Amino acid sequence: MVSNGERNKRKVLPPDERREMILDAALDVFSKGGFQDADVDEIAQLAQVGKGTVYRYYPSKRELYLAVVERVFDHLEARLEVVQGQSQSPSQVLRAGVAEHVRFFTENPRCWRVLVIGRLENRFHPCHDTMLAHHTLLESLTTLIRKGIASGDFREVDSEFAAFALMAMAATVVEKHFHQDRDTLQEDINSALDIYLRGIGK
Amino acid sequence: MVSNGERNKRKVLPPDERREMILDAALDVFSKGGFQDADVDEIAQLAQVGKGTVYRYYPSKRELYLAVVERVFDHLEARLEVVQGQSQSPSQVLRAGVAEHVRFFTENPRCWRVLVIGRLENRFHPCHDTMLAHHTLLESLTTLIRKGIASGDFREVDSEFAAFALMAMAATVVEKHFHQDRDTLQEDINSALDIYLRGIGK
Amino acid sequence: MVSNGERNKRKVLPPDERREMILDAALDVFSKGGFQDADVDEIAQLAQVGKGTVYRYYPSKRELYLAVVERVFDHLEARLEVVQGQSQSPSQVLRAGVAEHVRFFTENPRCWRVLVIGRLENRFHPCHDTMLAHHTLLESLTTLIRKGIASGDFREVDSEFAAFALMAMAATVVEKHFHQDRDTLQEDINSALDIYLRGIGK
Amino acid sequence: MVSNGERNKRKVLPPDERREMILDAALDVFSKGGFQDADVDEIAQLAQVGKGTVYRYYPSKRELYLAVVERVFDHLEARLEVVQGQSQSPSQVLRAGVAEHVRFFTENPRCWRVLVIGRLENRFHPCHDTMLAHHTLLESLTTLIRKGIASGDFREVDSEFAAFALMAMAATVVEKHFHQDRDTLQEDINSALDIYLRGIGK
DNA sequence: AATGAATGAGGATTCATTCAT
DNA sequence: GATGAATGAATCCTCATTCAT
Repeated sequence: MVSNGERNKRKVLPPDERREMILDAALDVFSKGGFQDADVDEIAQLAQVGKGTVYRYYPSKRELYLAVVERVFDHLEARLEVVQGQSQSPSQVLRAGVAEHVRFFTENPRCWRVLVIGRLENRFHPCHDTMLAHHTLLESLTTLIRKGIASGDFREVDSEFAAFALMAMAATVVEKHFHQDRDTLQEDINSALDIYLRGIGK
Repeated sequence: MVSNGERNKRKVLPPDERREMILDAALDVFSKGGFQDADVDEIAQLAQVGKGTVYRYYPSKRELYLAVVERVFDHLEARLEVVQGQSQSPSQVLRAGVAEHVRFFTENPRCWRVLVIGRLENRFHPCHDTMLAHHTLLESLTTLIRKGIASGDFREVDSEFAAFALMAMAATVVEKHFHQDRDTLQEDINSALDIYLRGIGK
Repeated sequence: MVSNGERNKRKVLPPDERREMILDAALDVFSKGGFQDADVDEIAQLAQVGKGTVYRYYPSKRELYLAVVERVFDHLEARLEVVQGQSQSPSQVLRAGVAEHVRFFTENPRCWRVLVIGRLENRFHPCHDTMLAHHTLLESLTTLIRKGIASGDFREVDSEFAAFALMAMAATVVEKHFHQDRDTLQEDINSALDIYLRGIGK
Repeated sequence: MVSNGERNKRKVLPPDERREMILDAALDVFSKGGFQDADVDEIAQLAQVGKGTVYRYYPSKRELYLAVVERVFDHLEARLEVVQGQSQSPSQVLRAGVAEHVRFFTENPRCWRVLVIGRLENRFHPCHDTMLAHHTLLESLTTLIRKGIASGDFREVDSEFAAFALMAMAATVVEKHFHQDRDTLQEDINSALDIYLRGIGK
């Protein structure tokens, strides 16, 4: 006989599941109005957890916030790793990576908002994990573009800047997707990549 | 010899100058952490003005905020109007416009931050003046690109998307400028435009 | 040629008239929500006078308030003096006095409110002029009733208490007048006096 | 031996007791100077409770205020119900009721003040519970007087007005009690009822 | 371990009073 | 004398954090 009745006040959940619920609720709330606007009470309620419990899992609102951001990066990286596995031409890798990147964020708007707001709210110190994750992403892009230049696929652009620019193109597609009614996602991904690859191509 | 000692409690300034000081202080404070984070007290102190004075000029923190954003757009538009005056090829206009846009924001980092944070904090209603200004900017870009297509300067890209993408490229340059130590502004502007124009060019 | 144009910003008024306007405006505002609720700004505007001017005539909001109350008592006393002049039987004097009292306050609701609120807000110290005025009123009533007892018109009631009770009856009529729609003032005055005079009569 | 030292920061009280302490403190503070004058901080301190706690129990200063007023009426009604139970002549019921009414308020000066100030501050909307309670009181008085007229105990007075007048007499006694040094309460109650009953009697 | 009531520092806003013009 | 802009103390309310159960 399982104690799993609907009426149980105190659900018995494994800590990991509980932690997950908290993180998820936090993502929801932080993504609405950023760090300041978020109310720990609201997070606790959404997570169906006492407020004190939130503080048992994370020592402060700030730590919880950083954990949320970190998890978003983890998810993103997991999605991007799949792409990197396949060995293809630099252009193809770029195409696949951007498409995946854009799809991840358009499918998970809360993840997008939480990252973008976070960056602008200056919430994380530049040396924080979350910022490092961002840097890592940029660096692998830079490397990829360098490879493309070396292989003769791309012309001699400033690889570091080109990496930045690619992120910006991707971001554009995502933002555009959120700010309009029609669904032009696939076309926009193509438009973005066409402009960009033509722009850095030979 | 006027009794203009530094220690005067009650300064005597023309209202416009005072309003300017408040707006300036507000830009400073809002640009640090967005709307929520900003402390009216801090704004008042920075403006060397009593807290009540802030409220004499603006009925609420929110109104003050919107006034700040509006002023930023006004300044930006003033800078861009100069460019629009000159009749040139679409490419040249784009080049000049982007360069001016980027320079304005890199020279006025607080203006940049206040706009970007504001958009993400969802602080302004889409039908608000500030949002309209943004739309106007996008629309004139779209128009310009359409002209370029018509004149055969650009290929048949999705003009609306291309406008978005250009804003993103410009944003990239600005953000990159703020996030690094070396000054590569001019190179980056060129890189961005090279990639972009080549990308949409024939 | 008189400088009495409608367009004159700075009206040239004799100080007494100005003082009168301020007192009148103050009566208006204080009678709405008592002392605390009143806004000096509102008084100044109503009096068509700068805020600083209010402070030239009265050193503080509190003093202004007391002046208002004092003036109300002065008006009331002026009205009651007329009655006292006529020599008649104690009953007749009481009748006439109560009627006049009630009429004064029903005709001047703001005067009523300002006094009643004031008393309850504990705004004046018991030894203040305004309180003394109240006492004086009570005392002359007490004396009058004593005379009535001496002359055999009234029975041997506690004259001091009877004075209190008469004030209460009068107050009742006034309050009832303000709290209902129909105009039953004259009937109520009669009802009150009938009950009261029968109550203290032989 | 429990660690129940006086200096404990976080007291452990049953919520009802705490709510009671807050209401009591609020009665204290509101009765001093009415709604506007009252300082939530002061209420919290008096209740030996954090400011936030006050807001946990009552969502705003205003709600707290209304709760206080409501409780006063509840207490009063409880006291008056005892009287109504006994079946007696209208005069006797009136006597007993007034005496109880007066005693309740003279024993609880804060209750008196809070009601009276409240009414004058126009704090409650006429359709609010608190006002309804007042009306109910008046109506039962009116009914009682009508009965007395029907039974031939009283003469044909305006029953509605007579109810008003009785309230006023009672109020007089209470006010007089608070404004003098000697304790003449019982005599005054008698005086009031003598005058009144004789006034409306046959 | 989980809870949520209690806390109080913090922040937006008001308004009596002052003072330079 | 008259003015009203400037001031900042005062006050309501919020919410991150703690802690007794």
